Amino acid sequence: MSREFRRAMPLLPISMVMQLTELTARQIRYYEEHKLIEPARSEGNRRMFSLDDVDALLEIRELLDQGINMAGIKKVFDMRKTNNVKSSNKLSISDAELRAILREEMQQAQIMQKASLRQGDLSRFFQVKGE
DNA sequence: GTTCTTACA
DNA sequence: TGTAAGAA
Repeated sequence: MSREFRRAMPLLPISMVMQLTELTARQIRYYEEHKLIEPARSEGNRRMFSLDDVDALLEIRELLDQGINMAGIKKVFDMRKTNNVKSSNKLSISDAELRAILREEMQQAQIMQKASLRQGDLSRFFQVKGE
């Protein structure tokens, strides 16, 4: 059961979840309001997300990309709770898939950070107009 | 500097 | 949904 334990462990700040899911902070908070996710809170009331939360968020984004609205997404999630795990196996992504996605997106996040750093360095060679 | 809440466009 | 303001 340690696998599920780690999955439910609140570890990530919203900035990480934003990069992992490509959702805005606004959207993430909005989905929380609608009970699609329930991230834990820490220290100064900051949201701490678990891998389960990221998993759910990724599925939400998937449904969103398919043009499904909040009502539809809620239905799908409620079905997932009501409908037990037995009847629909392909509905939720597997551990392996989740890890694969996470590994891929975390690498991209790292690349983006490095890119940002490089851009920061390069910016010394440019003159930005206005400011 | 990051994140939170609330409120308005 | 995006963005702004003010607090933590």
